[in-house]
Amino acid sequence: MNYKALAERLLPGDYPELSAYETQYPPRDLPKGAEVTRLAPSPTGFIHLGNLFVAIANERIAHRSGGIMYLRIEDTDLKRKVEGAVEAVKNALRYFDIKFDEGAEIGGDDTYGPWYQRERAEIYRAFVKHLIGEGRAYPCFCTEEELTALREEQTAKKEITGYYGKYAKCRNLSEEEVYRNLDAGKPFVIRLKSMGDPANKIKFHDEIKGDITVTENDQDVVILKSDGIPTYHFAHAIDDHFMRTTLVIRGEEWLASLPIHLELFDALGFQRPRYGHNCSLMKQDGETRRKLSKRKDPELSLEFYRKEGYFARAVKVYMLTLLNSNFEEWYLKNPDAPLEEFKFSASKMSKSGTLFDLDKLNDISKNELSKLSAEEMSAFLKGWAEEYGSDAQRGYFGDEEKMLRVLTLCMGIGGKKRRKDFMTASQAMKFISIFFERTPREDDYRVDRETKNAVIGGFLGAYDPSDDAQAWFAKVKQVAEANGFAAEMKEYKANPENYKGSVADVAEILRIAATGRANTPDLWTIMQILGEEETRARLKDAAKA
RNA sequence: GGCCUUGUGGUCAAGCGGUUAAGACGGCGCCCUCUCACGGCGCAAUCCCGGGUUCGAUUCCCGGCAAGGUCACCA
Repeated sequence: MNYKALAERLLPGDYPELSAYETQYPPRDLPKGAEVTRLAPSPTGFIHLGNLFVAIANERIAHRSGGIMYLRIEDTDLKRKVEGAVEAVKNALRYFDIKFDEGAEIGGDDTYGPWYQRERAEIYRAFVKHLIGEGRAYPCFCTEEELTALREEQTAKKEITGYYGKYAKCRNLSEEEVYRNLDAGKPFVIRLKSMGDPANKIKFHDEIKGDITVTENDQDVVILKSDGIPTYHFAHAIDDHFMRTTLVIRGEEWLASLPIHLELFDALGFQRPRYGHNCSLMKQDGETRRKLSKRKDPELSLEFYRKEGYFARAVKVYMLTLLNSNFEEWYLKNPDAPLEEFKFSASKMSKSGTLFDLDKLNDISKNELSKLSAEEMSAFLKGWAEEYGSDAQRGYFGDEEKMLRVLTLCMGIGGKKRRKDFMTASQAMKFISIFFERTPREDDYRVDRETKNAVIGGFLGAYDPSDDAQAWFAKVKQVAEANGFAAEMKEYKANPENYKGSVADVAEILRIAATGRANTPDLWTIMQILGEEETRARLKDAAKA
């Protein structure tokens, strides 16, 4: 078989010398130890929490080491392409503060582009042609039907499925047969002629999983599809070589195809990058757990978190605690240090699948939000309301001074301890709604109507908005006493049978009357913010009902 | 089914031949307190199973079992 002639027939025309590509994409001039990592999504337009998970790891590793992280778009499968997807990816990552140095529409150094695989067709073909010329790749004319039939046959015989060994029919086609097929205009793909043997085990060092054993590849995988575009495997080898990637952090679903990649790098004569296979984010699904799936778990799209109004930094902190087991401890000790100072490392990444824990995220969210100033919180809430809130909620921001007073109270700013009532923007907006709207009563009075009205009436009679907190509470105590409630908690606890209840119960009545809720931050401050007119109006309404 | 990976409380996990087996989230209880939130204190709960090796295994070895991933002209 004349391989050179075959290569020319299959991919006619002049291609640059392969060495020209080495010159065009020279090794990067980076300090020792600097890692070049990448995020290489396919443009499906759907950004998943899993994408963010792996993106943060790549970003941290690159930048911790003084290296580069770039964005490459894997658009070799046009069936999956969605308009505006790249923009969506970039927006989502920007929201979570993931910064790229170069890549698709990033605007950095363009030496190693193009960053869209479809625009790199020539390089791929040049190398495919080279492989064919060397007899390491060959055309395959099998149809989809034939391949399906083959798979069924193998399954029935309980043999390993795929195109390999004796089943690799087109691998052994004679020269005449090949040209006859070509002359007949049959469509073809190019397959790698694998030299591997699954009986051989390869020791491999994974940056995350440690030393692992993989089985040598013997599948004659497709490297160039019939449309002349490479498959992922081939594009990965070419791109990560010429973009000079040093470390590939990717999901562990890729581990199974690692042998293919190893053989490809060898066949191409490329030094391979190091790999780290990251565990997947799992979800409890009934009795078992499974990998988060974009199809089945729409609530785990990044959009879900933005709609709920999760604070971006909280999500990032949570991802970091899952990613590096020692992060949480470090963060506890350095609550105010920039996240960039944490010494992130691939080897600290978890080996096993992680169950996504919303409780934990919520806890982190409360903590992160409690660190904000009233101004920062206001800006965060406003940003959320503008995109996802109701007209009424947007209206809350009309009186900025009032908003800041509300937030100062609800966050406990100025007090000894910060409150942690806020978890997400949507929940916080509901929490503060009582200051801006007469919301429906959420909790019921626990006393009869007569007692309730007597308490409210008593308070209204004594109420003076110029009272300070102490004077105000003294009056609440008076109202309590006048209505048969204990003014002092200690007295009440000592002899509960002597009273209808305690001052706590009286405060609760007033609280529900003023806000509709049994539990709120400090009532005196709430009344101050509401103002005398509104406070009186609400209490009078409550007494009528 | 083949191959690969993983297996410490409900969850995330530290551990790396001898420990009362850290810590965080969640749960429960108590304290603080006009409610809530915060904070403080405390409680319950874990080494997948079976064989070895060893004076001694959560830790090392072997074998099971279980879970997850993957077996495309998708990435």
